[in-house]
Amino acid sequence: MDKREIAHVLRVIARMLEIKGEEAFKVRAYERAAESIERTSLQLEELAREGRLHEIPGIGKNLEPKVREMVLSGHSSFLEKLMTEIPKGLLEVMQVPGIGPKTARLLFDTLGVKDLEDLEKAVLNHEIQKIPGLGPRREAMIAEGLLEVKKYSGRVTLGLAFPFAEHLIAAFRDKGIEGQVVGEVRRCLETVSSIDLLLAVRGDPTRALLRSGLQPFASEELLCQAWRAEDEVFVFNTSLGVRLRLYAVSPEDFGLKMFWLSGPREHLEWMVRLAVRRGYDFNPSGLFRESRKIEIPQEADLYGILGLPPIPPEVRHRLDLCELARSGERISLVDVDDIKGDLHIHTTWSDGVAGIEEMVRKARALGYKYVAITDHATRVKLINGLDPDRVLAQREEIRRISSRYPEIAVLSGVEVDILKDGSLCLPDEILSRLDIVIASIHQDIGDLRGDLAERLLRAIENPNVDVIGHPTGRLIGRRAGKSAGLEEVFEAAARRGTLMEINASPDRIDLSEDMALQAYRSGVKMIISSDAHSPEGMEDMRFGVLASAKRAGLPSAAIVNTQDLSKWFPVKRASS
DNA sequence: GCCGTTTTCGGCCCGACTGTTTTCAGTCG
Repeated sequence: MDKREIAHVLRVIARMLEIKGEEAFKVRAYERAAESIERTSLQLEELAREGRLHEIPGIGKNLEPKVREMVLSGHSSFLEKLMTEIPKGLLEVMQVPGIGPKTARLLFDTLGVKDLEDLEKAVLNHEIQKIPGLGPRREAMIAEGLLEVKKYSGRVTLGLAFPFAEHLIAAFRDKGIEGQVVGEVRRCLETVSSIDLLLAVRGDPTRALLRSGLQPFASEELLCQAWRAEDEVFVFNTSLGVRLRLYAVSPEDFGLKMFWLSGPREHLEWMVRLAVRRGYDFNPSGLFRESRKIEIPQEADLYGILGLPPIPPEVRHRLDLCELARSGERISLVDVDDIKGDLHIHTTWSDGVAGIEEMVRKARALGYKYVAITDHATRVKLINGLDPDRVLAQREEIRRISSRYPEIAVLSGVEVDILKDGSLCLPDEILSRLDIVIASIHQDIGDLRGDLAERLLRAIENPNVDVIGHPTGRLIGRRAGKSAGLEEVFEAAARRGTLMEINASPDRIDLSEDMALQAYRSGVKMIISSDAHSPEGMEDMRFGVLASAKRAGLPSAAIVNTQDLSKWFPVKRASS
């Protein structure tokens, strides 16, 4: 297991311990260990072999052997033991808003609810409101939340799947096997139901995998179990909870297979129709001209033969764009390399884990020309939000640090909460002295009676507000977010020049692809930002670019932080 | 379960809100 998988497993264990009723600090310890492992730059395998894993903060004498087992053997017997006590499906049940560990346990003990399916039955039979301590309101809340959670059941976010796939491809390359990510991950869907990889292999794929020596592909027995002859693919269960599918093909047909495995279906059918019109016979076994098969080692070759530029996988579902490409029009799409700065990050001044300087260094390492420090100003006590005094103190600190990094502009900003009545939780006098103000809703999102659009409109009317952060407030697989009334919000934002954020945090992707397209069509300018709470978190930027903006077909001109700072930034208050 | 010590125990990130109660547990951010 690599770092991210181990972190994921530790978090799963934390949830299970919570359901078991273990004390909160113990649960917290597992979560901290997960964060710590994700963040460390140390080599886990080396540490594990030398018995030095305790050098990672948060790994003590109890966690050390558990983590060592994961690093060296690729599984966790502790997790396996927990799963015999706590059904894994309860973790999905706990995703439903209003169901925490206690209620999940209660539902399990009283109604035998083990998974979402059981929960749905209980809701339909109105059994939940009969449980002492719960009632009709709770049942209604669960019924509503269940719909959203069910939609994403069996899927994981791109934030988990993408690095997992990349890591495996790199590992195969190290062993001399070339491969590519295909399927949903390649198209950068915000959540995926499987991780699909294609390997270029001569001869017997089983032999090639065995020769690679990679875990868990080096066991003949496991490979035999994993082989699905009808689809010619190895299928493995991953620690992430979705299937890993390994396809293998000879190098001559690599491009062909890559195309067919990347999808989506509507694009494949569109290409077949085009090929037929151009006098070819095209099906998954090959592209044929007068019964002669044409070799397609690279996927781009296929597009070239059919007279097309290569169509990026992220927009293959957009047949309107495919048609434009066919007519010879150049399609310009925003991409990860276009991003010149991150305008939404957190530090230890609020709930981030790294200081200002560490975050600035990371921004510089990413090649950014500017970065904005935007810690929370909030009434949520758990988050150490900035009050007016600390806002100003931080601004001084940022100036001091900034002077040491002349190659990158460091902006002083804030992410200020939009309160229930649409007012902001910092006075205008303070906001007006900052370089950038992001206004976001964090509280009372679940409140059906609160009108989210009203609150956003009021925030947009405030001249100090530059950006609306994660506008719909959705959390993927948990909370749908509010899109009612957003047309009006977009119109107001376009009129006033207020920017809308595409929040790239993989649990949010907010604005989503559809919403970003709608915003673009309303004439709204957007920023894409990581909302990072750690240096590593800044790498999430790509998920916002790929899963939302690029899939929406947006050009880089629609995204303000693809431009130089001087081009758009009003420098309205820098001197105050 | 980790950590640091005024060093082997006690602290670790808190408080509002809600639906259920009739005084509070559970969830959320």
